[in-house]
Amino acid sequence: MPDDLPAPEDIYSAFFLEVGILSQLSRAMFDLRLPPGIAVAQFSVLNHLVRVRDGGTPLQLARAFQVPKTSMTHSLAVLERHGLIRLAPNPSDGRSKCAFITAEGRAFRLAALAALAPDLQALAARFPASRLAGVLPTLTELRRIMDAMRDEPASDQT
Amino acid sequence: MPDDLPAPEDIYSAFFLEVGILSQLSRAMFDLRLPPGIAVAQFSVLNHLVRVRDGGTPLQLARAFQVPKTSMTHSLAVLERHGLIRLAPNPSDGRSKCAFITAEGRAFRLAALAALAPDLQALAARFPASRLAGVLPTLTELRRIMDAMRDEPASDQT
DNA sequence: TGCATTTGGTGCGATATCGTACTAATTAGT
DNA sequence: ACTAATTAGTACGATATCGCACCAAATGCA
Repeated sequence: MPDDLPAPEDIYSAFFLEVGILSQLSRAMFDLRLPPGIAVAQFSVLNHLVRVRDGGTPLQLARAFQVPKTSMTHSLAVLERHGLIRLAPNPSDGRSKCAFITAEGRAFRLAALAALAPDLQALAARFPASRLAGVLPTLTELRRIMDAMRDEPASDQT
Repeated sequence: MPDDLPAPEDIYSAFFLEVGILSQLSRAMFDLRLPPGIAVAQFSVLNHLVRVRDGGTPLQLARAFQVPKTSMTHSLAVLERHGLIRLAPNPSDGRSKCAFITAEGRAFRLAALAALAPDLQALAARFPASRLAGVLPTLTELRRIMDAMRDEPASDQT
């Protein structure tokens, strides 16, 4: 008899494919509303500074978004160049810095959120957010597990 | 009384944040196993040619992955340079081309899948694929809706 | 204290992504 | 058939991503 149970690998492949495309689509949607010169990555950092924590170090931010620290250096440089954040020396570690959002940064974030809202509302009208709320815990849990696996010593046992 | 029901925008924001990070993490995981010179985007195209359809045009592929056609041009050029696909003129349209996977491409894909399998299995051991299977239809449906919204005439009504 | 190791951040180079503008081929309208 | 509008693909330039190598500061260790 044919096995019609998909292998775990196939489910994961399909899942990551959907996640990749959704990431692509949301990025494209956001990009369209953000002023040129500011990418989604940069906006996300700004958002993080307001919603999660202001004054964090570049490395903390890189870990929060799971990007290499060089990528975060670049994003922070762009934000600072636009006056949306301020980089101060870290009083407790001479090598490090702290990123603070500026008043301009806060205003920029609010304007960007306002520009984004109609898209999100249009989306919510077609696909209720409550259905997303149902899958969010699953995504978060998987993300945490993958986070943890990154730090493990690359176990190569099958 | 305080409203402790999160606004739809907040749910969508949180959802897209998780999707973005998961995309990042899966990309990083895949990249680590793919030989240098081949990125996830390129492997995905190869996979599509085997699993969905061989001989498609660059534009069809770009639409399948929701990336701009210039990005697909680049990916196809990389694959062709490595001999993993062959680009033939489209017999039914002189402007167009058809992308066919080569024997080398098929072998490459199998080898890459084999290299990836241990990671996916390690993941499945910590987070059963069946739980992902539960959220997959939701993701797919949202993706289809966002696909459709892209083609609409940018309705600006709130 | 003195030296080795680790850690935070950045410069640099290679590649990826993507918007604009362009060419060539097809299709539509007459 | 002829011309206008559309469409497939690409060249090019700007920016983003990220690995590697490096420096400086901090930490560990004797």
